[in-house]
Amino acid sequence: MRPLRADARRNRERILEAAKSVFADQGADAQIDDVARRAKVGVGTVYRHFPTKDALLDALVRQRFDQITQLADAALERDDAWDAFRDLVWRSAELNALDRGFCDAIAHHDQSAVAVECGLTGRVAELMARAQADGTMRADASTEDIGVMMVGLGSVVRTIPAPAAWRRYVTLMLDGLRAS
Amino acid sequence: MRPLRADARRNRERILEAAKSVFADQGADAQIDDVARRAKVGVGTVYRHFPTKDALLDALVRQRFDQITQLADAALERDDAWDAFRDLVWRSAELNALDRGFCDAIAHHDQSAVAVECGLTGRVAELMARAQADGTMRADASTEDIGVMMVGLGSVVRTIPAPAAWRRYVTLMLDGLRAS
DNA sequence: CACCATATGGAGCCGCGGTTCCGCTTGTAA
DNA sequence: TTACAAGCGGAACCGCGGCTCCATATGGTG
Repeated sequence: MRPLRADARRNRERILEAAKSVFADQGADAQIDDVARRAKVGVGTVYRHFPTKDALLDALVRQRFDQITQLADAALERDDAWDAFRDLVWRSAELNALDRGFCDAIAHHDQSAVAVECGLTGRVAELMARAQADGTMRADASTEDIGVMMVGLGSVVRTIPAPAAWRRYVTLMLDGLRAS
Repeated sequence: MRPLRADARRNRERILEAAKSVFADQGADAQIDDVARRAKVGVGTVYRHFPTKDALLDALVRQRFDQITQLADAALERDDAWDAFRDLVWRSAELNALDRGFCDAIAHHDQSAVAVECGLTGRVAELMARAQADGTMRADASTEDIGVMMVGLGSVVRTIPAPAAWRRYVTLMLDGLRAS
């Protein structure tokens, strides 16, 4: 298990980069051959680095979750809990809207395990607890609601192309989560 | 274009019946061979009646929409507009929850054209107008919101098996649609 | 250098599932 | 009862796309 050879390390990066843009554009059913072509690499090389298409997809999903976790960290710095929560949701939704592959992933498989692993769930829980403490979020809301919301969001983004659709979805959901 | 032969008419029914339960159980990616087996019919016969898998799926989707349209008719008889709307949404959601194939259909392709054709959209619009008139539904809500909601619902039902998940989704969405 | 473990490319394999094809059966009308 | 158009069954076809395999190339080490 020694370190990767230099060219291998370089290729791994190129593959991830290529996969990111191919899957973002065309969704999770884009072909590995396209990724390989875009990375200027043979299919075999892709499979050397990621044993399976799913493994590659998972790696990308994990990257996105990490990115959103960083946004959650920033949100935790803010004073107004509801505003922080709301903006976090909007920012994540915007990221989704640019990445069909990620939307496919969250719309088709429950990703809550990944969200927990990378620490996102914990941070969101804290944010929600604060908003509930100052009475701006409905008392019965939980992180599971967020999972449910994201599943739906993925599908809306994928199915109805107009940005107005997912924006409306987020608006309604946030109003549903607000204290009445 | 004379009437179908008696046995053909019978088979057509069996195929629809079989397809309904196979796709409801296994989702839209169930195989035509399974449908044929369940209908006790050869694959060729399925293709004689429905030129394409998609055509078969479409026929089933249309049936479900017609069924929901009937529910909407019943809802229009009721006095309290919000209650009528809310219950209609709950009943449709319950139908979805029993039919993975339908969920796949609404989660993957925008079905608003079908909803309009079969008269569902018109009826829902009337119901919403009434609820808005007596101030129980948010003034900016439209039938497009319902489309967006159903897309998300399909995905939630498919992706998170526990009924609690889609029930929660509907709860949040309805609260989002209520006047604040 | 020389060597070899590591890495690469991409033609080809393989299973899957939608669809077609055609020899046979059956309902029906005369 | 016969004739034939309409209908049927299901083996086989075929394109697609994930994945494998191996002859070849290359980075790093002594």
